[in-house]
Amino acid sequence: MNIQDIAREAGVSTATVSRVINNQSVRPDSRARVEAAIEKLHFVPNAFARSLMSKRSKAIGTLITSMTNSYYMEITEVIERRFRDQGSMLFLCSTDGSHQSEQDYIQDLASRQVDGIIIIDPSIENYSNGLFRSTARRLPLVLIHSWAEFSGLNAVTIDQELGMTRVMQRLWEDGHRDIAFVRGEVGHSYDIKENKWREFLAAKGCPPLAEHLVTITQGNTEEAIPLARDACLALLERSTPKRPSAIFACNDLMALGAMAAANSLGIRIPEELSLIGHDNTAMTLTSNPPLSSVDLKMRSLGNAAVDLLLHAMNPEDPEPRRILIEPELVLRASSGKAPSVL
Amino acid sequence: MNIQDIAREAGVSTATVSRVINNQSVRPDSRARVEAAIEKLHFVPNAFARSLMSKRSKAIGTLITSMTNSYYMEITEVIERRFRDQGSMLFLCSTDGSHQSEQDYIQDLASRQVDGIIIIDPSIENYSNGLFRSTARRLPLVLIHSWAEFSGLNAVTIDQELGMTRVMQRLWEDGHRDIAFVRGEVGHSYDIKENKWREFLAAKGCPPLAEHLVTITQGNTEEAIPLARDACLALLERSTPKRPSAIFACNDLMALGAMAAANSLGIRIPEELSLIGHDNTAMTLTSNPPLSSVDLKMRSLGNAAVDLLLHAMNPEDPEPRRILIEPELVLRASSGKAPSVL
DNA sequence: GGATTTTCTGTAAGCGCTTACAGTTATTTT
DNA sequence: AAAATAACTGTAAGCGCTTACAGAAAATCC
Repeated sequence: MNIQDIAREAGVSTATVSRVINNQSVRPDSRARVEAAIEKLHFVPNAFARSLMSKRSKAIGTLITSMTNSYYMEITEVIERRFRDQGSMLFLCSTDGSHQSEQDYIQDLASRQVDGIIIIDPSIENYSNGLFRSTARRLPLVLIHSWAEFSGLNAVTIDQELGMTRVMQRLWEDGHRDIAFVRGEVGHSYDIKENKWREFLAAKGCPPLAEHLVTITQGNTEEAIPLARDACLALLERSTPKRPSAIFACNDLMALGAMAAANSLGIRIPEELSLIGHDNTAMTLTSNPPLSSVDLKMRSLGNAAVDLLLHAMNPEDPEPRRILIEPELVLRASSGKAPSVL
Repeated sequence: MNIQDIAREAGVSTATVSRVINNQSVRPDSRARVEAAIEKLHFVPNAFARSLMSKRSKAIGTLITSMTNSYYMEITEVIERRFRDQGSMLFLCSTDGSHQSEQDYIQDLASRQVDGIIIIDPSIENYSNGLFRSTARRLPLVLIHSWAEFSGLNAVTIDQELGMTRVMQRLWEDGHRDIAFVRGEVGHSYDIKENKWREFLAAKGCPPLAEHLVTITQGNTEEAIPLARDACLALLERSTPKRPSAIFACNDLMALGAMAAANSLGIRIPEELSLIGHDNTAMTLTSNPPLSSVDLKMRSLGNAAVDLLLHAMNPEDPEPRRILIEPELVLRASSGKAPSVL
């Protein structure tokens, strides 16, 4: 069924039907007849044919590395809601952090003529090899990321270094010297944090012990909790060469894993061990004790990304912009002074 | 840029270019010239024009009520992955549980000619008013739901009554008589569970106290944790008429909220209070103590839904099928015998 | 009432691709 | 080498819609 069937049924031309569909000026009685025909035949206009002409698909794409990380989904939800209000729909693509599938998705989205793409946690490979830049030349693109060096693209940058610095400063001031670091295996944001961790301690003259670096295979999904728990059990059990007085984990999931490990070993938090997580998810409120964590301001981040994309969708070829988001350390009962200081 | 530009560049006709794109038989040297031209001009075929002819969009739609419920996203992730392997993309639509926006999304997806729709937790309104049925007549539709009465549509049904019965049986056998029930405000699956809770206790001759029904405004998002905590603080603090010896919460988020409340009041779990959640998320493993919970088998659920949709996408007009998923009660340290029995 | 302006409407040419069909070229066959 | 067969290629007609253009109808003006 198509516009012609409606035209025949209503006794008008296809052009008139099209005008009714697009709310253009049409004589009231023809409009009524057309609407009746549409109603009667349950006609739904074919979006492809429309987009073929209009060049606008009213669809945007969002790439994320995992759908089960609620922290990414918070951003995604903001994006979806804002675009729905504009009548646009969201293609959601989960890359698992593979830059190959990131590339495939971008290509596919381009062929589907999306009006824009937002990439959450993009791969550094595709930044270096110029894929993002060449994509941005053909369609509006916004990156949500946390790289230091960066140029020429629309981006919402989370200043993760700053967040990490705030964590380390706090721990240091509280007398902690042996600070363990828990991370997932792959991910640039893990690298950033790990570097800052090393740098900070090295600058203070106590470079971290190799044993205090804990890497688990899957940091992004809920699987991270048990994985981190087991890894931290190992870390805390062998107190050689020295048990850390604080653990920082790159997200709350892993931090909760660490907390579970400490709990099951009877290590008191925060008296014997301080714990700080990252992302400030709702779990931080309900763990026992509540977890200190770095808040990345996901909502404002999503909104900033949408603003940027809408801006980039303006025809007059706007300059790429960069918005910086400053994380904040939220202190709760899981962290405090080091035992040596008490 | 289009297929004609490529044809001109390669010195062939548009038909030949099309054949190259679609991997049909073409003389090797023409194929090479076309591929070179595509490469050189960075040509990406327009998916709209293709779909206009082929009638297949290689896109499917998934409606969910919230993106920040990791339990829905687990299903969604399975769906996305399976369809990606088929070269299809996912439109993800968040309805907030409003049947109006559910309706709007379905209409929009239909106009975008999606190859199929999966609805997670569909609204009962649109079931009753026949929207789902009339939609299913036009395109493949699968519902993931938990309704008892049901007919004529492809569906993966979670037998929530069964899960709830298992919870109640267990608690009853352990000597619990005063069992509180924590739910979110709107949602059919909440209603099902609440009914079963009432029925079960009434059948045993101890109908539940009105005070033991706790309803919080937002049960699906992470906000549920603090909300449930505050509500349960109120519940547990006033021990009039009688403090419950067990709390069941409709999902793990709310159960964790309840646990936080008990912890902060110094009520020991499970000695003084048994706690059972729902969904068996990874959080159950790391709460202190680990949380008993009902496992809904999300992965198998997602896979079943995809199987059904693929089945429905077969042209030979297949009969609608229904797959029943049986939840399982996973017991952990948060629940045990009632104090009166000890 | 006729001329002028305004508002509608229909015709037909695309949008970028696929594909039936017929025509061309290459490969076998005898 | 000519005939028969197979493999490829080009032409052109759509897919379902939008829209420029011109013609028709209605409204306004003098």
